[in-house]
Amino acid sequence: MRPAPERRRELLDTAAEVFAAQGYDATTVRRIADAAGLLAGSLYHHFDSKESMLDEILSTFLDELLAGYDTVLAAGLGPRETIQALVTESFREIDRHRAAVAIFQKESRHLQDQPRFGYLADARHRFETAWLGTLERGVAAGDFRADLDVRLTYRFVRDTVWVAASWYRPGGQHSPEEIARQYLSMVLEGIASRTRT
Amino acid sequence: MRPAPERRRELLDTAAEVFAAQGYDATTVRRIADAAGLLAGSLYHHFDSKESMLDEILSTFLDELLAGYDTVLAAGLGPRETIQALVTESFREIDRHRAAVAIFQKESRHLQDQPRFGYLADARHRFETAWLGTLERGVAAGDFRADLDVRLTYRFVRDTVWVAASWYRPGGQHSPEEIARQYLSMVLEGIASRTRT
Amino acid sequence: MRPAPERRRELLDTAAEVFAAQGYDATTVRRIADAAGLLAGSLYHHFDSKESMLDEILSTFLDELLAGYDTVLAAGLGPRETIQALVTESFREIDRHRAAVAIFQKESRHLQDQPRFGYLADARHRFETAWLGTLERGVAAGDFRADLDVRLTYRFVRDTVWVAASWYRPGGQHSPEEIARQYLSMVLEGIASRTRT
Amino acid sequence: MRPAPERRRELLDTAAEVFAAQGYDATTVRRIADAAGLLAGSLYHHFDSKESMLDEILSTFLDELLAGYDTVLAAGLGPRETIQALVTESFREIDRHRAAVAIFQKESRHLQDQPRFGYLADARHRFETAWLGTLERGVAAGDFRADLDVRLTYRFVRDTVWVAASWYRPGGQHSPEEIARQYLSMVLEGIASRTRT
DNA sequence: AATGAATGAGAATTCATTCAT
DNA sequence: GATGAATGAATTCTCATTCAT
Repeated sequence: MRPAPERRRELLDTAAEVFAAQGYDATTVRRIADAAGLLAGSLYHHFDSKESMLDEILSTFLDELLAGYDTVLAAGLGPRETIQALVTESFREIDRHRAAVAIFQKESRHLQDQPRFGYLADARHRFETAWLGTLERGVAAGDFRADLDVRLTYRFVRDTVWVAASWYRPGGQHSPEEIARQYLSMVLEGIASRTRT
Repeated sequence: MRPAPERRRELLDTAAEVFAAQGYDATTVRRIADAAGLLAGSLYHHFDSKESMLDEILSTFLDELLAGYDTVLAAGLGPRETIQALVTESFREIDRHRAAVAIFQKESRHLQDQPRFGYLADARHRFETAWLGTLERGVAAGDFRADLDVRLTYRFVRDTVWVAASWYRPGGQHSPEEIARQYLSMVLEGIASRTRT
Repeated sequence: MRPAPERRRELLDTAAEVFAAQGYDATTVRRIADAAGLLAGSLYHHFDSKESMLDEILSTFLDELLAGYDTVLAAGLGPRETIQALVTESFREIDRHRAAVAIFQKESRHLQDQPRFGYLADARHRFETAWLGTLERGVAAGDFRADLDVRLTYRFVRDTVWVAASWYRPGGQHSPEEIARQYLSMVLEGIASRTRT
Repeated sequence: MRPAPERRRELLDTAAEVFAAQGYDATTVRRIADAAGLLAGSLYHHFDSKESMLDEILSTFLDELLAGYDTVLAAGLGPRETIQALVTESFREIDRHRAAVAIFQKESRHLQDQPRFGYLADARHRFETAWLGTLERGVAAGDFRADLDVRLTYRFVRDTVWVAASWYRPGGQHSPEEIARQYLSMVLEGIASRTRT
């Protein structure tokens, strides 16, 4: 079950799109097969099960994302620059794995209870370490406001980034970097005009 | 099928919790019935179908929410105060209809294609009008920064508010008003410390 | 379970109409209750079960019909007059028990295998004795053509009479006696014009 | 859902037999599947629904029957010969589609209200046109008795033909042509012996 | 007598999956 | 690699029936 890896990738991309659009449970194997141009039974030449497709989609994406976060964290930047880099990296991942991010966002909560998808909870912990740690470091260093509820801020930031996968369209008018810049400007400086303060 | 409205409400609340936790499609009628303490078939004494439960959950919530928004918009406040009121109202709704909000967040995208759930798309439009309009008014009035991409900002603000339903627990340590205040402080003033700027 | 016999009769008439229109299996108890203006559960104050309603409808009708046939047969008429009397009596029964006849026609074939409805098969035998015997007597007496396949003729006559229940409307433009006359004229003399022969 | 048309036909024949014997509503999909030697769910590989099986059984039969009638009517025969040909054609159809005819007879009345089965009412109209028209033509031409109630006669003739499907067994002792001959002799000339008249 | 909530058995249907070809 | 027929378990839903009020 390891032949022609491009075909696998193609099929997984198709499956990811359908999962993202309809939801994993609402997606039938037949629907994926239709979208991919073969019959439902034929998908089983490539994958063990519908669940293993989901598994491969999510784990491939998370591996890449966490590697990206590790690189950022290893760079030894200051808190503000780290946040900027994490946000930018996140929007880049959304750009490359939009469907996978959308699936992760929608399904990971209830999937992570199954042993097979235990790595989703692990990934969430690593996110938390990365973001929350940086925010705390920034407050300590005076980069971020001392009166922040760091945990609450972390949740707001984390969610807004991921939920963007539900409306982001690769190849649209905004590049991931531009979106990251806009978002960072809002989160870091606020939307209120300074002249008023 | 109109008597004992408290029983209906009870059952709908149970159903909403399960839908929010598992996802609509992944939820079996039997699971709802188990949680409510009756047999699956007995639910059909109260509701036509699983779908009509979902429908009633979502439409009840949206009716109330949109009424709340209308009240805010009719108050004739300035842009900044309107945003504050919308955010606060939203967190209050999350406090009262957490499950419904979570379901709306997760399922409305693919539901709104079905004629029965067309009102979900309508509601989204009315949200957009409310938020986007206020942001534009605020930029014009100099309340908000002129260099914002208003459309992008609208999405970020909207998503961050609603996505809070996925972690918020009514009766937890933060009241809705407190969360709204934190959130507004982040969005309006930014998280960066002013001394640095 | 014997109170107010008029109410019983009313309810049975309603049930018979619905059974005749929709078919016994396709008729729900709720449908009968709706038509009778009470709730499904309330029917069980009057009847043990849906099946016992059917039973009472059919057996009441058959008792009356067979009594009528017995009277005709006991009158000692000649074969031709007996056939005329049986046909007239049959159309009179259709006039009075249209729904029951229609149900009998549609459902008796598969009901008669159940012990409870064994009397349906008995009734069929008594019909056969009455009609077939009279036809045979008539052939022997020279009243009916000698070249008839009596068994085939019996079937044709029997079915045409009963199936009339599916289009007959009591109170319509033809009285049962008139229909009987027309039918007998066709069966006895034929539709071909005599001048041509 | 178009391959192996023989399998489809086989399954439809089985279904038709069961529908005819038990009635459509009283027939479970499982019963058909048992009779056909597969599992209930597997029928859905071939057909959308129980209803679509019924639909296909009835429409196939009616298409063939109406084509047969059209051929007869197009032949330009006299009224008496047309009636003879229609009756003979009908008994041939009963011979070939006994189950379908029995189902049509039992179920069409209440099915024709559903849009999907609207063609049943159409077919009934075309029957009426064919039979009633010929009878009227025959009365006008002096072939049939002038004192007939043509409409009533039409009903008797029509019903007697179709109801034969409830007792006819293909391959029994009477060929369809023989039954037609007996039936025509009864209807055209009557069963009364001429000597008596 | 009637209501309305509930039961429980079974109905049609769906769907992931298997497998001979 | 692909097909298409079949499986079997589960799912939504229906409905006759019961029963406390």
